[in-house]
Amino acid sequence: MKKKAVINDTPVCQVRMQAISDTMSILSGKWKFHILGTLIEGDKLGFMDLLREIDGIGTKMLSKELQDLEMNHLVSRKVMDTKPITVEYAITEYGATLAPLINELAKWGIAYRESVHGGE
Amino acid sequence: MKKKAVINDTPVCQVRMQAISDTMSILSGKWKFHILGTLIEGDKLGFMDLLREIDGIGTKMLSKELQDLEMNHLVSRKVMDTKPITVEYAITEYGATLAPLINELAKWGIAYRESVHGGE
DNA sequence: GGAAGTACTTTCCAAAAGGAAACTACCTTA
DNA sequence: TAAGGTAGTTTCCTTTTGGAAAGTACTTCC
Repeated sequence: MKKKAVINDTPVCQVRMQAISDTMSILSGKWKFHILGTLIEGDKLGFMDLLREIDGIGTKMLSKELQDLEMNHLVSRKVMDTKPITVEYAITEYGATLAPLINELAKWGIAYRESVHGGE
Repeated sequence: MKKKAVINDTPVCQVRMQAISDTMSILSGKWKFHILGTLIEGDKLGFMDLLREIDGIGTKMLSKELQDLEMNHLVSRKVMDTKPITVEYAITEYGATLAPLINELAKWGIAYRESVHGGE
């Protein structure tokens, strides 16, 4: 009889793999985690604030990624009627549920750095 | 005086953002999480096993991503001298430290599905 | 009236990512 | 000796991603 590994055939694993795909497709791209991370730290930031905070991002990407995040209800956008019109971006209650994930991401990255420079 | 949000200027945040970049660059691409997730569930899988388990992946991508993961010590590769040569891929001890992150990813994705179909 | 600040959008382009199919290579079974 | 299974590699092509720069629009300050 032929041995066949079929762990992925169980409904549990199918769901799990699908869930990972879902999450990654919502959080895809180079900047989403940075934007979310920044908005989780400091709440209510303007477009130019975010542009300054997030090192290396340009206006096109920031604008596009914010729209994506807003569409998925992770970030809120509120136009204020101030003298020069300003916009307040903030993390939503739902977006805040990503905090544990982002923390794991950061935690692992920090441990990785330490393991690379381990001997020093 | 001009109000400037400078939350990202603190060393803590710099490190945090850098850590997120590090993690995401190591785990970049469409397939890394799927491969790691599969290897965390079932240990010791052959190339063809993985090809069957991971729905949609092709040989080129699987081969390339496995090399990346091996280079970063997240996955081990052992050539067995069986009749038709086989290769055993397994998660390393270090790779297993990604389990909490992958669990968060899966957990959030499952919750997301539920929130979308919330009313039903 | 011109500079500067707000918040974007648009265009144009280069690089990276990824898929399909074919090919290599070696071994076993029928 | 042909088929089928192991484990890949290579080529060619399309799609996706993302960056730089310029443009839009409106307002306030000097």
